[in-house]
Amino acid sequence: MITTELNSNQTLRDIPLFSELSIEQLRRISSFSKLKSFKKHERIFIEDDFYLGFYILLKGRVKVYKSSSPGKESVVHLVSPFTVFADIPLFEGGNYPVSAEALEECLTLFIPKEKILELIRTEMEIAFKMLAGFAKRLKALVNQLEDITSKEVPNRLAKYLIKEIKRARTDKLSEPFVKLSVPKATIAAYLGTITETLSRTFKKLQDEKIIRVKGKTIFVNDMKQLKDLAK
Amino acid sequence: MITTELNSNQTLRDIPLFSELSIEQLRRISSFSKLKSFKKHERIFIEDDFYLGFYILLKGRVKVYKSSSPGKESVVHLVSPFTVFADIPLFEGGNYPVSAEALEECLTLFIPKEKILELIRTEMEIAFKMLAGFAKRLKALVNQLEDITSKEVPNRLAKYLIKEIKRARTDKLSEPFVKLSVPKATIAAYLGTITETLSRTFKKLQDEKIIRVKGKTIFVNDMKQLKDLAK
DNA sequence: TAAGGAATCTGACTTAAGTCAAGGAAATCC
DNA sequence: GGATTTCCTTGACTTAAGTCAGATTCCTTA
Repeated sequence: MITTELNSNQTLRDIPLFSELSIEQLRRISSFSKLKSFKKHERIFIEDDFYLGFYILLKGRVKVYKSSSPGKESVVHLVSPFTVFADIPLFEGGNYPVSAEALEECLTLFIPKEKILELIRTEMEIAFKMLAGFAKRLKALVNQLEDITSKEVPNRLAKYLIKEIKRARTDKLSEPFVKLSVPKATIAAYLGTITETLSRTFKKLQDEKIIRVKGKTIFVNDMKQLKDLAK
Repeated sequence: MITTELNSNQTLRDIPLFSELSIEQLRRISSFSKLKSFKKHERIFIEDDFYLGFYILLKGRVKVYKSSSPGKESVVHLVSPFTVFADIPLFEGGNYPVSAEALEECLTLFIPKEKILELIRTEMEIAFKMLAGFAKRLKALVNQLEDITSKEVPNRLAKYLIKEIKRARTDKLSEPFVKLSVPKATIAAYLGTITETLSRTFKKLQDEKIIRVKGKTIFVNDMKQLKDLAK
């Protein structure tokens, strides 16, 4: 892991959490934040580590997970750029409740606990933004929970693919596609299943002519059917 | 549903969310809050209803759920007294994302959206309390998600029973017990399974001499084994 | 207290998805 | 650029838990 000073305020402006702040406030945040970059597979923090602060992902992909029995892990969150992670203990106290690992070369902004709490006290706007962020994630988690308990693997995979295709912004093309930026084992753990089952489900959807799988790239042949599966 | 005026500030002090406030602030909250009581099986709100505000449960038990296919519902939250529910849309916008139903005779405090938002703007302490509340629930949901994906029904049931026994404060007795305050069908939906499977699991734990089931009351014969199952 | 309905249980059966074991394809590293 | 590790796929098998149908038991409410 490499730590560097932050020198541009422009990046901070792109982060929804900070988008409403004045130049002066952004300077203040810059002054106590640190850029940290992580190599592929590098661990950012591990469950039960002493809590020092939270992160904002600037580049790359991060998996946030809990490891139950050794070898088995459930992926709680697949973090994309400009998203905050590990902010829960900020208000709850305690150590990191989950682990996080860089899935590829990653750049993050680290925000130390005490400094940001101080800032939040004076800056109502940030508190509201964080409340909104928490609310959004609570909603997402409730949905994920509902999906896992009430839907089967093909349905969950369909939903995941649609989300990824939206992110890739190819959803308006005649043949939408995504290059999966996450290993299939991780997708499986995120969908509450295992690699073998995921592999078979990809094949099933392909046999049904809904998608076409070419290595890590998935092409959608029949968006209507995929959407039906997802809902 | 019956609505009445709130006249005592004492109740408000018992609610963790408001515990730090001054008499003056509590008066203000009283002035715009309404006591609402609900009969058994009465619906408090339904998914997609226009969002008016949130509730604090004062007495009884409430289930918060999502209904996917008709008849099938996944229970997201089993609310106990002095807990806030339906506060997510306060900061996220949109309608109620879930439904809520009184499982027995219930008394709630209803807090209208606009008024409380106003108050939060002036009262930093409430914002922090809400952040802490959200953080706690996020943690709980992450745990629930992990349990459902990585553990089997007997393990989940064991965990649920231990939690309920703690709430009943009989956990220090030589034979801890709980009277289930929630129908078994609801417990099943909360644990991500169905009544038949739950029934068989109760029987299995009984055959293994871990618990003894007498109608709605569960006695624990072997707390050690139950705890082992739960972790 | 009898009757009706809801909640719960039980049995027989089916099925989605997990386990185990092995082979193949990619990516990564000297 | 070939070797080694990591990732992904496939097949045969097992199993936890779901489905369906029917039987009990437990509550109400008249």
